[in-house]
Amino acid sequence: MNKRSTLSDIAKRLGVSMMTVSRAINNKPGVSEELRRQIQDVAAEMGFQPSHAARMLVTRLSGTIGLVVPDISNPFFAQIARGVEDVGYESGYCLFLVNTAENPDREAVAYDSLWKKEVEGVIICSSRIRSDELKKQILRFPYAVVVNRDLDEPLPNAVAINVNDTRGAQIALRIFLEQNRTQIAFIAGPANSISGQRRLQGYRASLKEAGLPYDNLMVENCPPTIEGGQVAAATLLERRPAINAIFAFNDLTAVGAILTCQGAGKAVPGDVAVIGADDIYLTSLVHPQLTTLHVNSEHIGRIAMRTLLDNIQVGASSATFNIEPELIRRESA
Amino acid sequence: MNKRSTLSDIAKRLGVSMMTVSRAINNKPGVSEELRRQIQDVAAEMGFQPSHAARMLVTRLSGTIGLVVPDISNPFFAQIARGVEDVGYESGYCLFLVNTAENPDREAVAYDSLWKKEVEGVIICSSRIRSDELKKQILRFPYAVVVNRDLDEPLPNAVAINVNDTRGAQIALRIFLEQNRTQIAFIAGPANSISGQRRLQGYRASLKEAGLPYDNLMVENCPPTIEGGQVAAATLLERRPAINAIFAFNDLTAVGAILTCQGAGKAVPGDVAVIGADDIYLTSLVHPQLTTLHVNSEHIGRIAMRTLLDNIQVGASSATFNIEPELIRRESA
DNA sequence: TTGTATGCGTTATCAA
DNA sequence: TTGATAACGCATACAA
Repeated sequence: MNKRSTLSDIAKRLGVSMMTVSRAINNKPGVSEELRRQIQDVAAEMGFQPSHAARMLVTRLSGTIGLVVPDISNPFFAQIARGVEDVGYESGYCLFLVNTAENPDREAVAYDSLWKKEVEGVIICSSRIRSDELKKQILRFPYAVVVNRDLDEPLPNAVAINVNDTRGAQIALRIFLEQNRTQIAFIAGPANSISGQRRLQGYRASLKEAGLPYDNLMVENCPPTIEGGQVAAATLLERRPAINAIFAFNDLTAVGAILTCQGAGKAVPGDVAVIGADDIYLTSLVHPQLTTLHVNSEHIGRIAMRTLLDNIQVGASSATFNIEPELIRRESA
Repeated sequence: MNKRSTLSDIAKRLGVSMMTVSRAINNKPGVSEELRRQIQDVAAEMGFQPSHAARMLVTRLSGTIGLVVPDISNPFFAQIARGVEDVGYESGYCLFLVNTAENPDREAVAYDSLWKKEVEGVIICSSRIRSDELKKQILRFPYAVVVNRDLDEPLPNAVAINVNDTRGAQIALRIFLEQNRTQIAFIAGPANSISGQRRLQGYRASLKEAGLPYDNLMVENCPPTIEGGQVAAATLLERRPAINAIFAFNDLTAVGAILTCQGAGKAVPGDVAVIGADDIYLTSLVHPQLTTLHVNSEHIGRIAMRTLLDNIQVGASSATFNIEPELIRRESA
């Protein structure tokens, strides 16, 4: 491992003061052009890189931000991460990635770590902690962007990016109702997911509007994975064998539901129609191809990071972004 | 944003010295149990978190590591990231995530950023830079774990984790040859991918062993994405319409190849058999289900992080891990 | 067991 | 245009 050279190494070698070197390196005024060039040459030759720690200690700027996601192996969040990282790269920001594994305690620990690292901002996706707790956490940081989570009250340092999940659910249910499917189940994802709760609202609203009863046993929570969807669908079908439509929390659970239906000898969409959400890339590859609510997650990541950087660089704005999901009609409904 | 309290804040409040507080906080000997408890209570009450910058400046330990991947939105790397993060979390390490977007220049910039941040180690996946350049970069860091990349020479601070891609290619080709398919194309992925080059070796070796000629025009490079696979397969089929088997760089390109074949009216596996690599979760969901070479990427991530931490904590060992891919026979070949 | 002095590498402030 | 000095918050080394 290389030894790091310091400002004072360069200063000694050139017989000037540390401050002059510092000014030259940072392209600040107060150094003659000739000396500046000379200093920069020597710095480059010595492979000088300013000590992040020392600079951070005095400026309080870390050049880092934190990205908190439930599960980076879920393509929806991986694509968000991709968008965030791309924009961060352009601005020279580094990215701390934290997985919460859907675990509220672990999420709380994550905020501690990020705070200790003095990140300049955080992007929080699908937080699974209580509202009051989340608020407290957000206020610890200079700025925050909150994706897919309602804030009880506007916070001065937080921007929200929300997918209109309520509307999404209604769009999905309209499709089912047009097909005269009235036994509509809902795989609701994790109980503490706000997206799930919003979709439940839309689901209930659509049922009510159509004059259909709301049946508790037609709704089932589960982890947001293929396996979760399989189990949830099995439970639902056992409780209500007449189910002829399933709206799923996300595409992974939708795929799980399809697998369960097919395993139970039910044709999709013949016997049971299925609609997912997110439109991750696998949706067009499964059989039958998944009808789903499209959301461009990489785009969400880019918006989130750009907004965060804007706030960091020019100060707080509390814009709110609403992303409207778009129904992609494929084969499963 | 909260003001941060410091050791000296706590010290003043309790009328003790900073050092006593420091010792109490870090659970170091030299403080009476009673005082320690008292200090820790006050620290907790004040929400004290030690300044990362200050601590780093004196200890030279950042508590962070860097993960460099070509593309986090590729499930193979996302799952590696998941494994790395999980193990890092258990040990209190934070993770810098860097995407290189398959771009060698961007990769070089990434190493600069990570070095500046004084990461204690790096995990480098599928590096796309030249061997001599890679060596230079690795030696800048305290420790490195290199996934899927050959090192020309063993480096004192680097551990390699390699999937036996050469063998993988040979396993795949054996399947094709058993089916008397002799017009075997190879979608080779990015030209600078070592995995791709190793698979090419295996591909050539198997052809030679079977007494078949090697045909340059049956091999095509492409980006490691579904779209890349589609384009490459189209090119191959145009040049050599008699192709009846395709071995693909990874599952994404394999899916792309299947789509192209089907689009061209060729049945899979009837007319063209396809084998992929990695066994990402989508493989069992596509139609036909993909025959592929299974590798547990999350496991690779866990091994990589654990090895890195071992090296950081107890010092260098230069173990080398070889991961043998396992053929998962599904429908596409 | 507790405390004091010193330095990590940088930038801010003020002086020359 | 340059330089000297202090500070950032902590831990190491040594003293009491």
